[in-house]
Amino acid sequence: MKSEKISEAVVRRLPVYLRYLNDLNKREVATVSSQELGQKLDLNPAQIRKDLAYFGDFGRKGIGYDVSYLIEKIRHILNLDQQINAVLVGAGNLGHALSNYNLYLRENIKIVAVFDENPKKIGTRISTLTVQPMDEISDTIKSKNIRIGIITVPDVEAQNVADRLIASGIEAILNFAPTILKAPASIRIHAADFTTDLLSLAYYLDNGKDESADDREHEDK
Amino acid sequence: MKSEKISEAVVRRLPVYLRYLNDLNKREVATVSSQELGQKLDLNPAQIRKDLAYFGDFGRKGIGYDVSYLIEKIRHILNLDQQINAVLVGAGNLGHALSNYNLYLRENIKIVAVFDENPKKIGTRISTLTVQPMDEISDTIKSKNIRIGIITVPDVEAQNVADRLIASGIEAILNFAPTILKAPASIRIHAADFTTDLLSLAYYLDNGKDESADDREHEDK
DNA sequence: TAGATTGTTAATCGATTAACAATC
DNA sequence: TAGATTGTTAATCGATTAACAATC
Repeated sequence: MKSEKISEAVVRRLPVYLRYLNDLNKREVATVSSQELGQKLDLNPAQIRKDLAYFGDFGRKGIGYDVSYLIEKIRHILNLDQQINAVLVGAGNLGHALSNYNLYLRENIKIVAVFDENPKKIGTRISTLTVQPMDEISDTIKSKNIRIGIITVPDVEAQNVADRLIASGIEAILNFAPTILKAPASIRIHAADFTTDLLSLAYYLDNGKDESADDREHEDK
Repeated sequence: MKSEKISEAVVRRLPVYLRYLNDLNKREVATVSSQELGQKLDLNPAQIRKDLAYFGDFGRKGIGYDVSYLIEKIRHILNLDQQINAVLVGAGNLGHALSNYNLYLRENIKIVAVFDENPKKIGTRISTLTVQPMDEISDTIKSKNIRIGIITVPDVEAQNVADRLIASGIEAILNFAPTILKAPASIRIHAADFTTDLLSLAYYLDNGKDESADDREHEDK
């Protein structure tokens, strides 16, 4: 274990490890090697070992990693050994989809409030929650100890919503709107806009040309 | 313009440029510099110039980039100067959200079919489309010239769906399920799973410690 | 002409991968 | 002991940024 700065790339892989480890755990697999992890997750085993070694000596030479011990450790690193409360702003289709995902999420992040500025939506239900008006946002964030904000409002409102979340003391934001949010450096913002993903995917479409020459080698399944 | 290999990082920024350029265009701004783009998009101006220079000499020294010309060029690079058809598999909440997003998307990617394996969902409507049974997937992909697959089915079914999409000749996949899909190297796959984003966000939450010492400098709005 | 800004080369920075001693 | 696999250092690879000549 060293105390270098941990890069974002490393942090983003931790949930991926966690997910597969949970899988193994369910199947009652006791230990796993970086080699096997690498194969399943399409990652270099050395990278996995290095990633984990930033946080501690979790493995055993000649053996590998104990699955449930590693789960415990990664959950701790990600702050998931406590319940983390989140708020959803924007009760549109995407908001609905996300709050229902709540149920699937075995990890400790929980959406505990939903807001929308549309008077027609206020008071309606989204899974187990009631949509609240925007002017209650600050009080609710404080009283319910909400630390993460999820923004699913339209484009133009996203910055405004972010400002209000930040003013109310939120620490991190997951932003589904296709906007680059401006915020203090102390606020962590992740862009989750899938239109960017989708458009960049189009770049890789094979455009006419010589189809026959383009059969590349296949990875094994 | 050179013909080096274009990295994925570069390609992923193109839609971001495009989005802001469309904005400028709507506001009838005629030219923009890499400096201004950089400021708005939180990117280094040199990086933006370099990204664009991979594809051609789009700017004018001393002037900057012509907004509508650059839009045209980026749309061409991303294959968006033609309609690209996509299929959605999984008519759950997230599927609903995505197909409605269709309407918002000004760009040329269009969801033209929706599939689900649940008999109760087959025949129901999702925006303007009727949910079709899975066994029609191959025929529809071929007859409607569908090139991108969007997977919004549960975790365990994702690989199976991907295999069917690939067997039917799809070229690229946007995968919302939290699974690492295995596929031939010729198929482009982008992971769009937001649980990964959300969990990695939790890492950055400030855990107790000394709150008062943690007020860092603010970027300007 | 003077000021602005590109396209591009070179320098820097950071992330990934290979290799291997340590050790279970 | 022999085989397996970690943690870590060193080598490699790739991406970002700085700097600046070219030129509008």
